[in-house]
Amino acid sequence: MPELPEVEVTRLSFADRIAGARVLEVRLGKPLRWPLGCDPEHLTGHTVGAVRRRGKYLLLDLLLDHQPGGLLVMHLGMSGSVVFDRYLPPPGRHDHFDLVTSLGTLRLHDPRRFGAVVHAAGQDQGMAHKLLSGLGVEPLGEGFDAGLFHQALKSKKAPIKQVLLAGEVVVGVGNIYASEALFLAGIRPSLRACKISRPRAARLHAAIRQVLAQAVSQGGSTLRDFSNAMGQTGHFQLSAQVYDRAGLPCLSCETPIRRIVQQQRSTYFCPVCQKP
DNA sequence: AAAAGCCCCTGGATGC
DNA sequence: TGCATCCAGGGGCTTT
Repeated sequence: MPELPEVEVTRLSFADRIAGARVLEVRLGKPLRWPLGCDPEHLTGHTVGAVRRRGKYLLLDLLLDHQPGGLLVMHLGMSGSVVFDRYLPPPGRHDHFDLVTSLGTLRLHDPRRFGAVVHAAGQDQGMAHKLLSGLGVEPLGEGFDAGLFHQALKSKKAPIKQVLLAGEVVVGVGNIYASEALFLAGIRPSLRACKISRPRAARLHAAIRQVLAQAVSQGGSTLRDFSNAMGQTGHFQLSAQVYDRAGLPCLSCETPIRRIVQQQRSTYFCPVCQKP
C-alpha cells in the first residue's frame, strides 16, 4: 500500500509526538519480512530522537545516554500501517511490533507481513545498512535534478515504468504514482527509459514531484485500509487519473484507459495521451 | 551487468 | 453458504 506519500504522511503524523520518548519495552508478534536484528531487550532504555524517511523506509534515530544508538528502520511493505497513541488495545492478530515508550506506543499493523522493523547500528549510525545503501535519489529533495535524471535514464533499457519502480534512479515511486506520473508526463509506460528525450525526461521529472507532493498534501492514498499514525485516511485515490481505471474514459480525452501487466504488476495508461 | 522471474503472506472481491 | 481463483500500495534474491 504505502509508497513515498503514505510513508511521509505517516512520519508527519507521529514524529513530533514521539520525539524524546524513552523506550520501555518492545513486543514482537509474528515474524515480519526480516528479523529485528537485535535482542528486543537491547532497545529498552534508548531514547527516540528524530523520525526521518528515506524512500519508503521510516528511520527512527535512537539515542543512549545522549550518544547515537543506531537506527530503527521500519518498512510498511504492501499492507502495513502504523499507529501511535498513549493507550492502545492489546495487540491483535495482525499487530506484529509494539515499541512501548514513555510517550505512547508505536505499533506496526501488517496483515501480509511484507513489512519489517530492523535495528541498524554501527558504521554511519546505521545509514550504511544494506537496506539503505544503493537507494536512488529522493524525488522531493534538492538532489533530484532533471538533467541528472535524464542522464540516469539513458543507461536503462528496461521500460520506464519498471525503472521508476526499481528505485535505483529515484526512490519512493510505487505502482500507483508511477502510472500517475507517466500519465501526467504523456509518456507510455512501456517506453524504454533510454529512449526518453531530454525534454520528456524533464517533463517526467516535474510530474513525479507534482504527483508525490500532491499525494502528501492529500494524506496519501487509501485504497483499502491505509491510515496515518493518527488513524486518518488519505484522499489522493479520488484524484487518480489512470490508476485502477481500466476501461473507464480518460479524464482528458475520453479514450478508455488500458491496463497492462509489467513485472507482474498492473500498469494503467491512456493510449492516446501517452505517446510511445 | 542488467533485466526478468519467483517468492514471501493474508484477505477481499468475484464467479460457479 | 462453500470453495476456487484472481488480485492487491513492495522488493530481495535467483535465474537468465
